Amino acid sequence: MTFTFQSEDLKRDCSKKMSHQHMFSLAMEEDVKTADTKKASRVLDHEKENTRSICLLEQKRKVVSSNIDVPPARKSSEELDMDKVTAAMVLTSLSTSPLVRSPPVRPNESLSGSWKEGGCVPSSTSSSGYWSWSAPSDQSNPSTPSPPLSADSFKPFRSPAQPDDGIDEAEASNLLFDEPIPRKRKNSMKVMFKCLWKNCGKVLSTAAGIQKHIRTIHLGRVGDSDYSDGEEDFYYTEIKLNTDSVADGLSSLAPVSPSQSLASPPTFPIPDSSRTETPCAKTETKLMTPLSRSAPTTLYLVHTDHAYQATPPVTIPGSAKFTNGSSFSISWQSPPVTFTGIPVSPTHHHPVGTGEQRQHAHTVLSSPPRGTVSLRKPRGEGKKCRKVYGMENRDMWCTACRWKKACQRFLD
DNA sequence: ATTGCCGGGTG
DNA sequence: CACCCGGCAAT
Repeated sequence: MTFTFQSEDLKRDCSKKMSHQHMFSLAMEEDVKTADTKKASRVLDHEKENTRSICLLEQKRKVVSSNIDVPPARKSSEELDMDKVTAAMVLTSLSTSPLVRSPPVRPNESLSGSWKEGGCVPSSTSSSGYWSWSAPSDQSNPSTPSPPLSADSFKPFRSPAQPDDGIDEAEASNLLFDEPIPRKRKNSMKVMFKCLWKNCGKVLSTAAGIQKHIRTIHLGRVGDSDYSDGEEDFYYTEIKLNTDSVADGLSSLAPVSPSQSLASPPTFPIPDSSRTETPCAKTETKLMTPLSRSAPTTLYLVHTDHAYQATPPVTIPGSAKFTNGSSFSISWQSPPVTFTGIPVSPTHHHPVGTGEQRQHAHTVLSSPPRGTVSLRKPRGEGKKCRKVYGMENRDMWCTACRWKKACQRFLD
């Protein structure tokens, strides 16, 4: 389960990491021409600098961790949340924004990641995450690195089910979102509230309205409408309508938001089985699909979580989006969170079921084109470590990839 | 131009 | 062996 190359990496890490550190401090939001820079730096001194860089590294690390001392309260409260109100969380998070919460948040890494990130470069984030987990001394939890989900990490902050006002909640999430990010979202979203009761599907424009609706119609509370025990919250969801109609379908092309798109390094085995978190969530999704693609996926994140154990740590700044065989493709339009630091290719856009070769395997098999064509392998069409993690995260590649051999992690 | 990786080099 | 990289083919 652990990553074999981790230890082996250590030595090289030093040099790499330092180059990263330098780069980030210098060229935070520059277009990171890492390939060059890196090479350069590597070729350069490599050895001389090593010791120095280590110091630097340590230093930096200290600085960071001291700056960002994690309120321990957060973690515990969030654990609580998990226990008590998982369902509520799912619902609410679904109903608020395209964000998703990240379940067991790691103590400080994630924080530091999301913190310094504040709408900044993805790569910086990931790198920071990286050195904190890979450091030999750091024992905290090696196997679960922090996904530098920016706003996500904040999410758990919110109390899951607030009885008082649905609007507040939405606002809150928005605030959270905007706060670290100077830029406002450009497009105007119209927020509606949709009743999730079985055959209802009523849509109202105010939370109060929908609550009232649920209370009176479905819950059968007749009396004064101001009596609310918060139960209604579970029966409606907030949906966002893009008023400027653009690119809803094209959402997949949207500039990959650094914060969330990096959700997870792909894992092959678990396609989407894990995405049915709770029956509630499921039905909800179903209901929502025709109406909106907002609030994309809790499921996704959930899936992510498990995925982490299986694959290398620390998410990638790049876009991680897979279409698994079962024709389930996730794409989300991220609110314009500043910008994408690196020229991540908007890889997605496959409509659906681009599946893996596995799907088509039989056809291929049935017709062996001709004898002995390729001495070379056809070339795997799946993403390989390099593509997935990018040059700047080379240390996360599988060994083969690093050696420039056939990738063995994302075998196609 | 970029990416996957073979073939061959080094220690 | 593990590790790295030139260079080619596929994209």
